Amino acid sequence: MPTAPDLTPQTAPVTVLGDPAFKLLADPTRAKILAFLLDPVQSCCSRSDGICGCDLETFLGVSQPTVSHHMKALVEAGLVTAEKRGRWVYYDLVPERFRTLGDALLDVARRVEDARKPSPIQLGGLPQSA
Amino acid sequence: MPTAPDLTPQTAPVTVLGDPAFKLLADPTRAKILAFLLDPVQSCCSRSDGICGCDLETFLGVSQPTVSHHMKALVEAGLVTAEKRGRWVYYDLVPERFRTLGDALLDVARRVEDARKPSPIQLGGLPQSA
DNA sequence: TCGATGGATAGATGTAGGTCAATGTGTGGT
DNA sequence: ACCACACATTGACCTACATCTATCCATCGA
Repeated sequence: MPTAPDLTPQTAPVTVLGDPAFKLLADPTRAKILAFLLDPVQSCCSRSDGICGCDLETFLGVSQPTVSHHMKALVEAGLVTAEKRGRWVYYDLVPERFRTLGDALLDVARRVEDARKPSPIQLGGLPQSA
Repeated sequence: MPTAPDLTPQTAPVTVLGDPAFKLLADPTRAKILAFLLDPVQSCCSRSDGICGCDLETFLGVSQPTVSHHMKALVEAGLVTAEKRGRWVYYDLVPERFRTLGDALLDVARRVEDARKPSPIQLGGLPQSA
């Protein structure tokens, strides 16, 4: 096993690669949660002023601690906000967070494509293969 | 524990939520791999015609089986291509895949924002809360 | 104040996954 | 034919995590 040399100081958007939030997006239960927050099934909504935890329990068909566990993770990752009003905790998506993550992925795509069609006027370094 | 009712038939872009590829983006080692493929450190590149597995081993400082393990996962997820030439396997990013995932996240962001500033002329359903 | 309801926490359990050493497979040079 | 190198596979080990039951905490209504 070799020893790692210096890390590459990547520019900002690539820094988001490795963000723990991505892991949350891969779980099927949490994916359902996010989809539900985005477009709630009315038959699962017990209240008119937002989506609360018990709605998710109904919708997902999982135990209440499981819902609580996932929501805590989503809130800590900044993907969702939680607001306690009375006995209920209301959840909402954080669009800015999704935008940040999405922009980073698009930036990766753009950079790869740009590197593959270098401008006719060679300015910078070697175009991937010398 | 309640029983789950019908699933919400989400439109296409939201379907990507839960994609296993997201999980891969969260791992720090794989994040380094992707960053390296995007912008290789020259001192870690043994060959001039692409990035091979041994370059990654050098760059990451992890064992060869670990590199192989991660690359297999990335290829199976469609994030990276692998092409064997001679003794070496050359890896490349798949920008279309990153674009698809990124677009989906931006779509989530857009939908949330659209739902929060409903047009003055109410056309569709109730704007989140009735 | 008491009970009911929504939610959080703790602990247990099973599975998934990241890493390694050891070994197998294929390719190319001598 | 042989050896060296690049990579894949196997199996072991340990950690992370998704889920559950049981229990505790907080809020509200009677």
